[in-house]
Amino acid sequence: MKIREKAKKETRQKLLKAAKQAFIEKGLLNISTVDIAKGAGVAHGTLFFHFQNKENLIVEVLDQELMKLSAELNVLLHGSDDIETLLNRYLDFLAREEPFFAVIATETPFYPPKLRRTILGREAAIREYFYQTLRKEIEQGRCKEVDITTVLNFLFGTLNYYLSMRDAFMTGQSVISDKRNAIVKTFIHLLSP
Amino acid sequence: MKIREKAKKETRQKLLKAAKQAFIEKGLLNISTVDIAKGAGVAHGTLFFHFQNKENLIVEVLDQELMKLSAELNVLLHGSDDIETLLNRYLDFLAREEPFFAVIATETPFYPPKLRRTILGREAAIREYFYQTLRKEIEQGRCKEVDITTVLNFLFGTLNYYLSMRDAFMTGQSVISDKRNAIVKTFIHLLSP
Amino acid sequence: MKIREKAKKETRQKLLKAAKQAFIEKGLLNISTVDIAKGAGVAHGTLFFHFQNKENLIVEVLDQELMKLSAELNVLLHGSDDIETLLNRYLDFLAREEPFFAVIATETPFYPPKLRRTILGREAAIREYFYQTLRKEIEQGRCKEVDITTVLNFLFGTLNYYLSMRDAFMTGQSVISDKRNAIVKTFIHLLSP
Amino acid sequence: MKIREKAKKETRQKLLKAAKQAFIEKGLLNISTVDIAKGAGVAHGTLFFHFQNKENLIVEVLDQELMKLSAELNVLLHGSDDIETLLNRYLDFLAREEPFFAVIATETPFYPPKLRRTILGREAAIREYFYQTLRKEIEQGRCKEVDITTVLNFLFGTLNYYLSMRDAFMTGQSVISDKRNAIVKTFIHLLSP
DNA sequence: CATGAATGAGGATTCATTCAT
DNA sequence: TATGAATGAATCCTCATTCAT
Repeated sequence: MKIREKAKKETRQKLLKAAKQAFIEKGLLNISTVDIAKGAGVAHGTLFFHFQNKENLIVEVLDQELMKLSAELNVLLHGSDDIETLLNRYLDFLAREEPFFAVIATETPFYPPKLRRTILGREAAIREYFYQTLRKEIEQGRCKEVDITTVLNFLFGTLNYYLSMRDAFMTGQSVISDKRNAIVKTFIHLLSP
Repeated sequence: MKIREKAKKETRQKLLKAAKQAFIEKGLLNISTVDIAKGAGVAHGTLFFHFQNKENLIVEVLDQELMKLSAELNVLLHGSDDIETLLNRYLDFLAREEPFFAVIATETPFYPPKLRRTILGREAAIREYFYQTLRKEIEQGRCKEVDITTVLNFLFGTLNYYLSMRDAFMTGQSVISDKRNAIVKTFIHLLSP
Repeated sequence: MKIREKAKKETRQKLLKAAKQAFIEKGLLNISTVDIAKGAGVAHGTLFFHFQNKENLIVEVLDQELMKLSAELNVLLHGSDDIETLLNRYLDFLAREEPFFAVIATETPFYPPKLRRTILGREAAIREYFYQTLRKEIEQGRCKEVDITTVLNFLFGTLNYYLSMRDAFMTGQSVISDKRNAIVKTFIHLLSP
Repeated sequence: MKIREKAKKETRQKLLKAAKQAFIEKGLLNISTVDIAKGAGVAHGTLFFHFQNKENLIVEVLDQELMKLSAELNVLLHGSDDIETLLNRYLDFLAREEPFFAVIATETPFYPPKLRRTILGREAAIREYFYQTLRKEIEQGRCKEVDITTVLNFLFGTLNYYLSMRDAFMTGQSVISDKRNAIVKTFIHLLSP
């Protein structure tokens, strides 16, 4: 019993892993189910045995990945009291997972609604950290009195922009690493009273 | 001879026009060459006679359109001495051509490199206006001393973000119109010393 | 040992029962083996352990069902001395089991030869009643002197026709009930000297 | 121009012919579009260029064939004043086109509604001949006073039955030929006053 | 005996591109 | 110069059947 269950889970994981790999390399919009199956070393039909259809697989890959990353982020961001620390940590994180988030930033508008909601939901959770931190800084007078929501649109919009224009901007391995200092410095500077 | 050449050009234009229409309606990524040809009232093969392949057609459509809009913008932005006026005029323009720019914002990352360069080039020209204006304002002390390039990445990134998330954000006809006040106010506020 | 044998038989019965249910609902041609196994609460593979292939299952389901119904019919038809009574009873029976016989009427031509023979064999047994009854009526001069076999082809062909065109003909719950009077009256009338 | 158009029509015809051949051999329910294309000697995609989807091809094949046969039948049946002549001619016709009608008789219940309506419509036209002829015979007292509609259900149901049980009944090349005398004789006999 | 994960051939459909006319 | 019929690789998905556990 155990063996069977384990084998099944492994196959599932192989598929998810192959899908994630393909996701990073080509984006989910340009992957075929055949390629994923091939990448996982299983028969084409096996993919559909485990996931019913392509969309379900996509959703699961992203769901799993986003959940994992959210958890990491929660730990990471928790206890960052000033906005600068928070932003620095977030950018570290993004840089580390950049290939993944670059695809997300680029493709989200094309995803099926269900998936888009998931992604936006995760983003919202992260925004919340920034929102609270910014609010506190404003209260404490360490920051201009700004429309926080709009400022966060600026921030996340900008990061999205960098990520999706990755190829154009990038000189090293990671845009976010490259631009990190400029981003943080400018953002903080703009907010300073 | 002349007649033939003229006819050729006309066919070309019909195709470009149909492609632009398709571009606005569904994005170029989601339309088939048959449909474009049909929209132009021309045989399917004719499209490939004029443009060799789908990519070339895309490039040309955007090239033409961007050139036209750049020219308009030049007139519009010229003589906007303060950043607020400049931004307001630019947003007006974007709002007016929003369907077009929304597709650009969404699809650009998927376009072939040649085309992406074109698009970035046009954007660079517009940035130049903002750059100069911002520089002057800084010199005159009406604005914080910021890293202008990065600030403009913030601005253009944000606009891109709003445009590509159009469906999610939009309540009325145009995101840019809806968010316009918030954008301008916050941007100016952040820059103010 | 006994226990195992008994358990085996039970599984078999569960499968047959599920297959019969599926048969009535959608016809055996349009149902998958997975669904049947699921309906039986049994693993997919188990089906193939008991029946080798889909065809064998079909055969057995119908075989069993037809046997059961034949027995009922024998009781029912026995002692119907005149053709009208006989026909009425038979139509009653058909109406009661219409969902089942409608599928049979429709799908029989697609079944494998072995199964078709079974079905025809059962029908032959029923025909025998009609044959004998009709023969007696002819002898007694209550009926035209007809070629009994052909007349019965007419009768059974017609019933088949009504059953297979069920959806088109049906106004109420059962075609046979709806058309019953017309069928009996016309049939008797045609036979009357 | 002419050449192109002609070639197109030829391809279309090749496809229709291949489809009809396949239809007779295996029934439309068991054909794949690949097989039809292969049978027509064209690329698989070509089939969809000409017919959009499988159902459309099916409909067209049957439509064309039924139309042709209806026309023939009209000529044939026209001027058959007595029911015996009419029935004989109809059976001749059925015998000649038996492989085709055998498939129809068998598969009709499984066809998509649009197609089923077409088929029933054609049958209705033929019934009309029988109806009128029978009515006249009844008026002239050469025939029992029967419920014509039901009698025709008997007749067409029976023929359907013979056709769909073809393999079981057939001794020679054609069931209808084999059973023809019995059918006509019995039918006429039953109707005679 | 029973399981159920895995298989892989097969099915319908799409679409950029080619090429004879 | 324009046409549009033809191509065929590619795509997602289904399902009876097998076999290691």
